[in-house]
Amino acid sequence: MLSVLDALNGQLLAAMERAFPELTDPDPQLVPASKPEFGDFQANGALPLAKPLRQAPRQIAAAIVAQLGADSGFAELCEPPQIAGPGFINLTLRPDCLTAQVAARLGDPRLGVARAVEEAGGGSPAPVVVDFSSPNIAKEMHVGHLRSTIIGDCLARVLEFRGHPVLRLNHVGDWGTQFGMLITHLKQVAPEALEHPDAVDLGDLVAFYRQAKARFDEDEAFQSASREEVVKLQRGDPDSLKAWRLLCDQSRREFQKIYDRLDIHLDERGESFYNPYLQTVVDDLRDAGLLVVDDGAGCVFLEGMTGKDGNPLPLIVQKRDGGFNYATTDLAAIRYRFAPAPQGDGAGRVIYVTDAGQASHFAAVFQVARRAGWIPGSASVEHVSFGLVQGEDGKKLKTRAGDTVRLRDLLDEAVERAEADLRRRLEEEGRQEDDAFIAQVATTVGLAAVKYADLSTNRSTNYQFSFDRMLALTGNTAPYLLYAVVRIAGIARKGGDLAVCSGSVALGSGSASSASLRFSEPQEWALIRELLRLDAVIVEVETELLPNRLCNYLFELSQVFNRFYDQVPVLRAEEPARASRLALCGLTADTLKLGLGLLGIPTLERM
RNA sequence: GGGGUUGUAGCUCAGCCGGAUAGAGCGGCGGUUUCCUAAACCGUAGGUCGUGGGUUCGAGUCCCGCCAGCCCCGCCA
Repeated sequence: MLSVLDALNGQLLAAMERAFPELTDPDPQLVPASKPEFGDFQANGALPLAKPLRQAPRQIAAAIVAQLGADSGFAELCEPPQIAGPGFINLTLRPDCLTAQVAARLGDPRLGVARAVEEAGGGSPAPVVVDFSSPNIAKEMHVGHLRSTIIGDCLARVLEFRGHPVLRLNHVGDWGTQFGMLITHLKQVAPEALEHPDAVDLGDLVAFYRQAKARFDEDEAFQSASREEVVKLQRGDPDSLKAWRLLCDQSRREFQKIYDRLDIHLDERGESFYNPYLQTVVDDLRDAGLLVVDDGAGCVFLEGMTGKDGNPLPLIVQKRDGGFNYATTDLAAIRYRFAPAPQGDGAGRVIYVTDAGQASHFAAVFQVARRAGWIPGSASVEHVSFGLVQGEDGKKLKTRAGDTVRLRDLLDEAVERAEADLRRRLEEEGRQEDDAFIAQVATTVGLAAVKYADLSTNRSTNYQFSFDRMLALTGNTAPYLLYAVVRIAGIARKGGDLAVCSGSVALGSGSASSASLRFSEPQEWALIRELLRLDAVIVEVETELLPNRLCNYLFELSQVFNRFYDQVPVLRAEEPARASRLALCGLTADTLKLGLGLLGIPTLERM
């Protein structure tokens, strides 16, 4: 309904200018109404004018409303405005306006959501880079990667739906000191792992990594051997490279299993990709006069970030031993992503989905990149940070043994619990279903629950992980939303003709069906108003990068639909109410499917 | 010590550019089923928005101080 909002905003602005020509920059402050009884929208713009105009705010509101009355375009959209409280102008859309909006969405596969490119007026849009997931080679994916993977995928889906070319980049940890450690250790204890594929599995690799790390922390000789090994690798020594490739392949296969389960697509472009650019990054920083050698290390001192003694903090880009670190890699990456093709991605927006603990690191990297001139003025770079996944004790999530939780185990448990729940319910209801059905429902519900639980809280705060809560059939959970879709599918089955209420049907050019739609019940209007919010919500997620706004919307839509379902008969209604209500059901199902799809959650016909 | 972040109902969380009487779910209590899946719906109780100031027509929201939790702070990512 953004187009209606735009139109109203323009009309209000014009009315304010006519009522008070002396105002230089009036703002209607048109926003969605804070409560349903206030109508659809409220304009708060009269209130702040009280002082400059030296008039009572209600009087100002009345003058604006009087001017609106002279606008025939406004009268087509809205009922006569109401002035309320200290001077709010409340607007309620006319029923025929709402009906026309519904009709326009019935034949539209995008459900009224415009493409950002069309809004911008064409031209080939710059890609958006979404950097997410980013597990480390030779380590298991654990619960810490869950949020980045799920949030990043959702944001990528929303941006893609809005028509942006999106680069989903998996910045895997496939480079750096840890490989020096691991290769040095394996050469001594398991050289076959560096020669033959499949000589060790990921579990072994993880154990070897732990041993290597322990030796690195204690044994100085091992430490320097590891450092030498890193240098060899970074120089491109063939034996080192071969060993490294084997290790990466081994890990990559395991990661892919997780991504396949979650239906998440990523282009791998690990840290190693930027190896050829590291030296030039440092050289260019030196040429730009930003590099300072301090205590043997190449540093850029940061503006506005000070340490213990009040001195500026450094960002170290070259270690004393001449090696590069993750800051160097991140700088090379940011430069490459913004650099015009073919030497770079030519991105207009780069989004990093990592935990909040890295906030100061990214602030530093962004600052240095900006000062080096690597971020175009028209482009934006954002750190989409998120909080910790905590256990129900409020501490960082761990297994009973105190280890970090492996992602595959976590997903397995969610599916197992969903299956146990389903079997219990089938038994209670005396329903007979085959194993294929049970497996499909349990998998969908279990994985949806994990994703939805993560996406539905505001990402900036820590969130408490609880299988019981996320799998609950009531409340703001995936099963509740999935059930709403199932209820509609049930109506379609009983009604026999899914086509009647499906948006995919040839209803002609939407406007043709507008005349046949008849709505009368308050629950119908409530559902319509909710359905029409979709485009605004998606644009908000695109801008704010907050998936929980979309979750919240889908939950509210489901609630409104369940009220409608409970109180308004559909199949038993007389025409034309029956067809109109079927159309609302179809639009609700399409909206839920689209929204859940953007969250990376598939829907079910029965559950 | 410096920086960041969080603090809202018993529990888990929303709260958009500062807008009307601070919202939801769970849990509690009380109801609703000849009817499209009751995995639902309706009603009800529950709040000093950590705390003290400030800014203004108006503050959960912005600014300052304090308290508490978590995270980061030179060669790991």
